[in-house]
Amino acid sequence: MDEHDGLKKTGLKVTLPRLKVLSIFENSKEKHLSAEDIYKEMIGGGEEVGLATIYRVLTQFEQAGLLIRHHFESGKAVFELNEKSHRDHIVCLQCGHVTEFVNEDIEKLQTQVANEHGFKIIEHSLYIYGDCTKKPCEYKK
Amino acid sequence: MDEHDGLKKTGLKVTLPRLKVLSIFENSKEKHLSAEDIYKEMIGGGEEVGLATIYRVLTQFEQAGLLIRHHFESGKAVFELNEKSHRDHIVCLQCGHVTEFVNEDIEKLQTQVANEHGFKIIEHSLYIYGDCTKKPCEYKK
DNA sequence: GAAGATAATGAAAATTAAACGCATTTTATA
DNA sequence: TATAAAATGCGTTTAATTTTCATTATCTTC
Repeated sequence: MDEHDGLKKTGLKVTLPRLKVLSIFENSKEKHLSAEDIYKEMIGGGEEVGLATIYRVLTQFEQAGLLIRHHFESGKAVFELNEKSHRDHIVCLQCGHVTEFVNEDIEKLQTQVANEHGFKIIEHSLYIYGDCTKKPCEYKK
Repeated sequence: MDEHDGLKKTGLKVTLPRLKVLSIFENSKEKHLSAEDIYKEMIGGGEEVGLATIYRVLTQFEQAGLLIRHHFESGKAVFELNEKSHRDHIVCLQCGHVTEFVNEDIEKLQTQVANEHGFKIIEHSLYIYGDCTKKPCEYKK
């Protein structure tokens, strides 16, 4: 699936700035890009675009589920392509039911923490054990 | 240990605004407070203080390890008292060494994710498995 | 306990990221 | 291709945070 199809599915009109933003994410070696990063990339590449458009497009893409927005230390928001996967788990202590989830922020922080400690992540495992607050337990037979 | 002693250990001078900021964190029922929150609290309590001072003090406290700064979705930074603990782990796949760490952001996000799924966390376990990037492996005999 | 060096404070101005208003241009659809 | 609806770019605006600078408070030494 190319950028054009991905875009159409969101209901947003297929425009040059939008296609270009997606293409930048898909070809960038940096996973996380700020509005400013994208803007400079486009201006540098000879595109005519306004910074306001970049901000708008990024927000729309976030709402459409194409991108994930992160607020790290830097003070400016960065975005990354939303590639769904499933790796983490919540285990219900009442019935043993396992809910899978992925939180991109947690993923990112793990990578960051590992880097700080001089590690490159090969794999990870996160299990949260809790009581489900619904009564009766949603999964209880 | 009271605020006065905690402050002195940082090497920062013991001043009224600094004492007051610490005291607000320690007496607040909200764990996370923004600069604006603190400022309003102090002004409301009849203190004379400038917002710039609050920002400075919060940043200094963060650097001194007294507070942890978070960037959530809100667009403004919030801070919380840094109460150290150890629960998460990085396992070196080369030598099996386990590094303990805590990342408040990850903790927070876990709580948040659990809430979203209707769970109250009782316990959790996070293991990151990786290769340490130092050569030779720092822990290798 | 007072004097001097140093650091901290408050107020205002400056910076930065992000959002908005509006006239103009593009896209999608008939 | 004409037309409505949506998107764009520019300039302006807002909000959070930082910096500047003159004044004031704190820490140390005598």
